[in-house]
Amino acid sequence: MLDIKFVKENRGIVEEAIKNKHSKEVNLDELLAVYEERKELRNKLDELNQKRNIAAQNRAVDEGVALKKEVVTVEAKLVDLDKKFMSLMILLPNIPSADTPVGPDESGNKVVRQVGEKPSFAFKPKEHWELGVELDLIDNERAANVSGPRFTYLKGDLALMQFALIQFALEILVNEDTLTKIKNDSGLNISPKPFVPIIPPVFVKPAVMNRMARLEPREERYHTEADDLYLVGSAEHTLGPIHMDEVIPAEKLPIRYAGYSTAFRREAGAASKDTRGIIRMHQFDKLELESFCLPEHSYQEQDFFVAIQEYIMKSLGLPYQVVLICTGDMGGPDHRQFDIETWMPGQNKYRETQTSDLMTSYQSRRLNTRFKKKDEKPDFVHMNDATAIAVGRTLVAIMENNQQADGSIKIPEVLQKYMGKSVIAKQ
RNA sequence: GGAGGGCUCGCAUAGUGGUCUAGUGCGUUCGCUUGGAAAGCGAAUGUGCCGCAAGGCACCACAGGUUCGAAUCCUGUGCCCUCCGCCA
Repeated sequence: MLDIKFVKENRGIVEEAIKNKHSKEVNLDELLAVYEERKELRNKLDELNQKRNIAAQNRAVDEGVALKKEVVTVEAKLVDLDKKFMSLMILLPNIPSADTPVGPDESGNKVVRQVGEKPSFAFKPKEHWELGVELDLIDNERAANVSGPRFTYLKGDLALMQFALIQFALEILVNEDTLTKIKNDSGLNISPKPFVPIIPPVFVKPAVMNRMARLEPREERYHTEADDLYLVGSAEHTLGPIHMDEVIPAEKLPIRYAGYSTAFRREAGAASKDTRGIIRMHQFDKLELESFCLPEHSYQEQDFFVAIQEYIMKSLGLPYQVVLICTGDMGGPDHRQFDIETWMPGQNKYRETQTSDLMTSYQSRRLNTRFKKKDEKPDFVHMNDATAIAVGRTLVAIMENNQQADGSIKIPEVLQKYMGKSVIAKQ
């Protein structure tokens, strides 16, 4: 959610953000009128309450009764206006950063850099689902019988590799020396404070999802009726609200979490997209980064997140490109968004494997997550969220990039120690 | 799932209808004192909204209700604790 004072003073910027992000039209005149009316009513209510307090002191029964009646009327109006005000406010998207390209859709995204060399093959590279079936690593067919489409059994060395990837990434994220190196290599002037590893809940209350601005589109979420809870679509959904309604002393920032959880997505509206293999599943595991920092550090914090993502991909030997997402393709709560797209030789294209979202205070305002500097008033923290490892898609990238002529898959060197072998070959 | 207890200003507590614009202790900050410190003494010490300010309003887990008046009474919800049952 935006700050209403900002909206009031920067109508043009807000209108442009709505237009460029293809957000739902919001009548700003109406919004501001509702805000002013609400303010007036508040003041009126304050006055009434003051009179009422005095009347009560004086045991003025008749006057009290009369005032109470008036208060009830005003309060009812105020409740209505509050609802209306909030319903309009949450429609407003976050303002894109100055360096965000304006564009209609993904065609407007800007490739910032390409890193790593695409492998060349003396044979026609296979797609990961061919490799997966041939090497008995994924079994979508049986999973479909048991659970339906877009589920899989990850088997054998691929299951082992999932844990190898997570362990590999976690060791980077909790190691201050490694993080210091990453930060210095990127020329960032930022704390190298390690991430706290977390295994977060995968169920979340609807009201909290709403405060994260992640409830919509609702049809994308799994919902349990008996308990009225949603299954998270990302660890972000329960990591982000972890400090809601808290005031964090400024010296404790940044607070960084690395959360590992399963993500659940209905993939509504993605019918017939990526139906083969394990690119787009209803259920997949992910190591997610989430941080809370001072406003003046949030750009660098995001740059740091991207640097970590790149360090991981480089270490795995995967060719990738960093993409700055344009207004038409970015999420509503985002101020700036980068995607890491990794080269997939089987499919002969770059596919999104990671994303990095700078939310500024858009989420923290509704979550009421604040920081306090000594002798200053509390203010809203800035939040960053990013993927460290999306296991499924990273496995796909490794399979397709590291396939060999004999149909086996070379295990990236950094993962070998966790798997006790160097190649995934046919049994 | 069952039975009981609890939730008050950073922490600990007092407060069972108006004297609560919430008291006290601890902590923190400032001042006095001192060669310096400790102790002692004094003062300050939350959040949000409106306002240039003075000031006002709201908040005692949350939401409703009763009352001229609610931290206090009633109802619902959440969370915590103890015991029982079940269980990875």
